[in-house]
Amino acid sequence: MTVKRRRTADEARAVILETAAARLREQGLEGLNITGVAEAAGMSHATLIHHFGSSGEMREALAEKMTLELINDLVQAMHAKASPADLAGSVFSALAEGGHAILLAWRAVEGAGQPQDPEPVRQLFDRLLKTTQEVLDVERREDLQRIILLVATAAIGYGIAGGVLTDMLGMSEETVQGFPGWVAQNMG
Amino acid sequence: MTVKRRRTADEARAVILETAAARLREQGLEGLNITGVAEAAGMSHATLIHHFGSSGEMREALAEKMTLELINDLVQAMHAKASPADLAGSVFSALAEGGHAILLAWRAVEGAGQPQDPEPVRQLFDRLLKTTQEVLDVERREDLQRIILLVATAAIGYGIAGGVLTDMLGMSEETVQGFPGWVAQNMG
DNA sequence: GCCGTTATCAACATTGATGTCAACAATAAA
DNA sequence: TTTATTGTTGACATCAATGTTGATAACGGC
Repeated sequence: MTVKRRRTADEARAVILETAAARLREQGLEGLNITGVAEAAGMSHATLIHHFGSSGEMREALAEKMTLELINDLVQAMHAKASPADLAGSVFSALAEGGHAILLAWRAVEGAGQPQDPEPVRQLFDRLLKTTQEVLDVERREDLQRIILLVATAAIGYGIAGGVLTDMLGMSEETVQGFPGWVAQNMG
Repeated sequence: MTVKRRRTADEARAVILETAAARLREQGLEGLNITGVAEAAGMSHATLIHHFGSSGEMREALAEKMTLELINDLVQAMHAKASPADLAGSVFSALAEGGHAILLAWRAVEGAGQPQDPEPVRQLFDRLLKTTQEVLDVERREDLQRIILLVATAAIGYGIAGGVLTDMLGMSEETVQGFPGWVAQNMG
């Protein structure tokens, strides 16, 4: 043993959650066991439990962190207001390419999704509706909702199964690359 | 103990897989443990292992069964060739509402997805491309691919996160109901 | 009826993951 | 320096899930 490092509690929690997120991306849900996460983060699993209380609470914290990052990316994307296509395209890309799909897939395969505070998400959607309306100038509220729903669902589906689908469809690299733009264009 | 029933091996496997599928839908991945599945199917977990060899092989068999059902539903949907909207709408509904999304979400949160024979899926997509071309009469192949990709990704995303999204967007029951049709219409 | 196959299960063995605890030691405050 | 706090850990305890085994008995074929 060399010298024993001592982090602050916040540092430790941050390191753990970043490690866990990386393992979720690379190894899937099985990578989230506390022994593996702790080892990868360079500590014992007892330390991990000390910081989060339990394995379940660590997962909750991870889900919350990932949700906030998703929201953050979406808010950023909404600043691209130059044109309807820009807005739709950047929203699509933020959702599909930010590695956020795994979070939603994770929730989908979980039995009873924890309640988890829906307020920030609700605010995000209010803002999304407002911004979209300003840019698109759609008269009927229903159409607005449907447009957003289409872009969002397509982005999520693309993030989850995009690789398989484009492969099966035999799409060229270019055609795939142009997809977000094409979606956006068809919404304008 | 009453009388001990004895099923054929095929019957037993079928019962087990149906039970497992139901539990996956209702309880998520945690519902797939062999003890729980076996109990719900009315047998001991030893019997389940006897029929599949191991827990992992049971999951593989389940994934294969669900994949085949998904393909089946899609092939059925492709018979709705009356109009472009019909085709797109029924494909969308088959993917989104058949409870198939959980299969894709499951694969997405799994570390290394098993290889699993891609041939039937590939054939399906060939046929999908062909059928769509007949109905839509699109000149550029790229557009065809993109249309299918959009419908498919939107359906998958809808199946996974549709509930949350429509809720957050404050969409009315009617607006939600009309979504598949609206998607289809916008593709024609 | 007899017999061979095999679906079935209770009991046991094993493994891996989660959680507990007492002790140690790094850091900051006094 | 002394002291209080707490991040850290190895060793242990616990538990749930998986897998094994030997025996039982249901069913089909003779």
